[in-house]
Amino acid sequence: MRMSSLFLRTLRDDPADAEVDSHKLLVRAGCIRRVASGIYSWLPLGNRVLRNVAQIVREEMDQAGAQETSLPIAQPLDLWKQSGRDEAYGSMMFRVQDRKENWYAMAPTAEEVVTTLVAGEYSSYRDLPVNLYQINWKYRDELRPRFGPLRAREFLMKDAYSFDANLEGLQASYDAMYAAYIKVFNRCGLTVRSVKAQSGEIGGDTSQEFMAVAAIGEDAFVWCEQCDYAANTEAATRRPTPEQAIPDQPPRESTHTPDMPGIDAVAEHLGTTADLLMKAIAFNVAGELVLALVPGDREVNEYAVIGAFAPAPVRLYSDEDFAARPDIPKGYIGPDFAGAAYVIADSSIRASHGWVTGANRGDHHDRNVVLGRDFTPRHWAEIAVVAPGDECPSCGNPLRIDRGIEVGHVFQLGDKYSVALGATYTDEAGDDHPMVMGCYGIGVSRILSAIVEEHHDDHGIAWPAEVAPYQVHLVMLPGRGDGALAVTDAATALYDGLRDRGVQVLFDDRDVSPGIKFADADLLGMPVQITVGAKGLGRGVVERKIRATGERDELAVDAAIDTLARLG
RNA sequence: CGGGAUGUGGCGCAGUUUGGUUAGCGCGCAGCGUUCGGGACGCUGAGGCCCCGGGUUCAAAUCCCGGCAUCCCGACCA
Repeated sequence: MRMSSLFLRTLRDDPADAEVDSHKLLVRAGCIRRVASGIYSWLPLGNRVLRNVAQIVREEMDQAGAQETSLPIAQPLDLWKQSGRDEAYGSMMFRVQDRKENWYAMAPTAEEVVTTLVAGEYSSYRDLPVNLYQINWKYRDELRPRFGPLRAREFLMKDAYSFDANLEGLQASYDAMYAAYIKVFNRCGLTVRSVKAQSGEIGGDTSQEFMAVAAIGEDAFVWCEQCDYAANTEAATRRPTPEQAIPDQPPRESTHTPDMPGIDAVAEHLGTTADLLMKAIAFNVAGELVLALVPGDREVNEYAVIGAFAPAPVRLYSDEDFAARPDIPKGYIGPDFAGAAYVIADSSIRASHGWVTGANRGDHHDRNVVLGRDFTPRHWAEIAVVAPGDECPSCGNPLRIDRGIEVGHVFQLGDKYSVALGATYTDEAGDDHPMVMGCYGIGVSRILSAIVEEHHDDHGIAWPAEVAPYQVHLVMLPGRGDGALAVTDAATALYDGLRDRGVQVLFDDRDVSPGIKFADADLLGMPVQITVGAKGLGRGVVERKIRATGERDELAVDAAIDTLARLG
């Protein structure tokens, strides 16, 4: 492509509405332009990257045995009512009406459509397994779109859906997708950790997220440097604190702590620290009051509590719940509160010999509240949110917490949709069963943001070769001297020659100053920059710069095409 | 939805507090000339519903009321 005719305007200044580097650079490099909040036009350069990433995804999906389809974006809302997700998605879904005033959802995802499709075509165990995918635009009316394509309301996503006869089949489909995902992210040049996500209804290791490591990532995850343990913060756990013998302690003692329901205020008032205080958090479990005990410097992991009581419904005590139970001294509940139906404690409650806790009456806390003597939890579990330095549950080494961009998610769905939408098959014995499903997503447009976050510097983007819009950025510097014509000829010959050899070349043939050309080449970020100028040409060479590393060397003009084509 | 901020040529901004010539600067764009290996320079020029609607006033980018849009923090969500 000749830059003189490329639809491109690079920007010198950061756009006012961009906060993070990837968003700023994608706009400055002319890859995207905002049309509305969270909705973007993809310009030629950005679109080429999008296409390259999509192609990588397509190749790996095909390789893994999935079959590409294209499912509608406009989906009858009735389908969503059948699955019950109309309400679940709520205002997250864009809804449109046709001329007959029928409602349609603009696909936030496609479980309903694909399940209905498979249900209509397949009905025998002989048909299974099957795995269908598409790469298509998705619509989610996010409360807060952010960071350009990172959290957009319109975004390109690969979604795959597997249908199996049983759980063993599902596991095989899932494993194949998982392996394909690793390849996809490697080819995109991303540093990705697969982290265990909150378990679904099936239980077990049924959901993994793929996090591209990035400081600006919206999700925190826990991981171990020594082994391969990794989990998102909701699913993360840690090695339990062991039981220990507690020597005799001074008697329990009550102190006046008026208007101090908060941990920090109490700690300061009593001249102690938050980790020596105990929180007793009230949960409503199937209508009963349940106390969850954690040290004052830790948060309760609500998902862990839910997991501990599954399948009973669990929620944090609400204002209404407290209003219905005036006997509960909100903010001053102790671990031995008589009104609690059940007490569950995090194992870190074993760490201190004597706790400061609520006194079970307003405006008072007790000191020297001792495990075994003053209170005895019915149940122990790891219900506290993991903190950096906690021990890894599999190897015991310190855990770390980092942030990441969720670029993929694989999930074992089970029969939720196949039951709701009638996707059943007949087995050898003639009995009907719901198909067992998995779903697998990759955020294709989001990957672009993740790639730029990982591959950029102060001057611009440095695209990994496999996703770059062009492989070679050919900078022509004819100057005005006697050699100008020779430079133009040599550069054009190089451009034509490389294209003949199948190399994708961006040819800067513009009549602008050298400074602009170099700055744009660094901003746009093609992996290899070739400069053809009178200076080098006089010695029979062109110059090569590797964008990512800044390495420079020279290539003989005669050999340049061969050398570059081989790398391509 | 709660809190904060912003809205002025294509882009980045000043001007608004204290209403008052013809609304200004940088980049970009067009023309001419000089320059030509790391965002060159001079001259000339085009381009503005000052977010929208209403109000106050002799007079509104500027003050008041109402809306809309965009961004940030939070809540929410995969």
